[in-house]
Amino acid sequence: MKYQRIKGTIDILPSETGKWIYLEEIIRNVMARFNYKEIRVPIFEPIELFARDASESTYVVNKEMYTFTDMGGRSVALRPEGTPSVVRAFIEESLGNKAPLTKVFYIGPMFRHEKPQKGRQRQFHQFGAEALGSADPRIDAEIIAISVQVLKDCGIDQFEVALNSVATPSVRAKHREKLLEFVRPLASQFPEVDREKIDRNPLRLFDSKLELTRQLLQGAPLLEQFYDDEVRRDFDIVKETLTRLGIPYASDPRLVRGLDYYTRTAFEIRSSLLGAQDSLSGGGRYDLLVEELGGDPTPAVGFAAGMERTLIVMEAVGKSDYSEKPLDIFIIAESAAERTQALLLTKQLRDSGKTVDLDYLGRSQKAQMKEASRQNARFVLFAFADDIPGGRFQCKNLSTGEQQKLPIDEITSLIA
RNA sequence: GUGGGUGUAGCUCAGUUGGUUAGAGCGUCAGGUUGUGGCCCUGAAGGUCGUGGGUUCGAGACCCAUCAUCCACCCCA
Repeated sequence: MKYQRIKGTIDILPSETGKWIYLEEIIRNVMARFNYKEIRVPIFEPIELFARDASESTYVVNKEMYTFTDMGGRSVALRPEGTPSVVRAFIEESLGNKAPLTKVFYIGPMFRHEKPQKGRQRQFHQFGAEALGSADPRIDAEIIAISVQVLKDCGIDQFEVALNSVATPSVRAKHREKLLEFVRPLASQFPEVDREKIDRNPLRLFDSKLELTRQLLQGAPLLEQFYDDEVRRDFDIVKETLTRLGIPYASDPRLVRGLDYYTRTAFEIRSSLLGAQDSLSGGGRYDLLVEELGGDPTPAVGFAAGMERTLIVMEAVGKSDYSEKPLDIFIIAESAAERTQALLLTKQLRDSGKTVDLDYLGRSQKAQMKEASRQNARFVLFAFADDIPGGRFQCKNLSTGEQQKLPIDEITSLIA
């Protein structure tokens, strides 16, 4: 084979686009109900938008981004996530001055150079929502509610909402200090794979899958022990609002975020129906990002969800009852005169809004009938030469087998 | 970056301890006479056995390398 897909990409074939469209319709419907408007931003941006400083996380970001230099010598990256682009647009287009609160959503492809595995590709698709301009913890709950609602509307209820507050940078700094004091003396006891995390990002230790690491962390200082009153109050309001909204959640002190601009609410929705990559969506508050990207300080909260993973779970729970519009009519014709007539009938029916197809392969009548069946056509219309002068054609209902001879306009209304 | 599994027809897979012309089901195509699908029957097309080396009288089977893919680790904005 001469050409093949780049590793980590997939072809979404015609036989599969139906479920994608179904999912997208659900997403748009939910977003409309919550009054979020769609925003469409570029899929490539200046590299600095995604990798701004020399922090450890930025190193990871850099390593896994698809980048290139364009003909103007600019360093460009295929977006690894949606939020920075939305915030960039928010600032660049002064959306904050046009309305006090901006509620937007997006759907589209993202790119990360990672090793593929279940639920992880190099080009993948996310949908997400961002609310910029409100510091009210109740809107954090709304963001979570949206993510949950999409899953519910997809027929998915096998998921868990994990919730945490990552507080503020100053709170995290205090905690980090105490955590290191606790962990450093134990450093040599940690499993090799976790040992390096101690200096790089000690919070990630809590994430470890290794039992030994978990045991060593017994009694380690937790972030919540350092919450100030405001952080605690906001977190309580989020939890209380979720409860009022009937959204079950589980507090998860181990839920962490790598970047500094994240504040307060952090959440993740996971499903056991996925593999090792079990996160369906994640999000939270990022009150410091707008300012970091050069805008006026603006509180903001949002989430992003993986569409491939959502589809994996939908299929696992057997929710694949999305129905594509069936073919209304397949027109059958053999001789040249019949095929010419069929073309005219096709045009008339299509003009009246019907979904119509016919044979272009010179196949036999039998083959055309089979094709009509395969296409799940509702009706078959015979363009028999004998019927052309009379303008009335045999029309057969393929599910009942009933057949009658009708003029074209009656066929149109019959099928309506 | 690390580890394991898998690469045989368009798809899902069989292929005995290495032994002649590589199989099945599904799908595709053509028929089953007199202008009508689904089911059924008959037939056909379709494979450099991922690729390149090696061992052997002989390799789809064994060895090495390489590529692809899946899953996990790492990472996860």
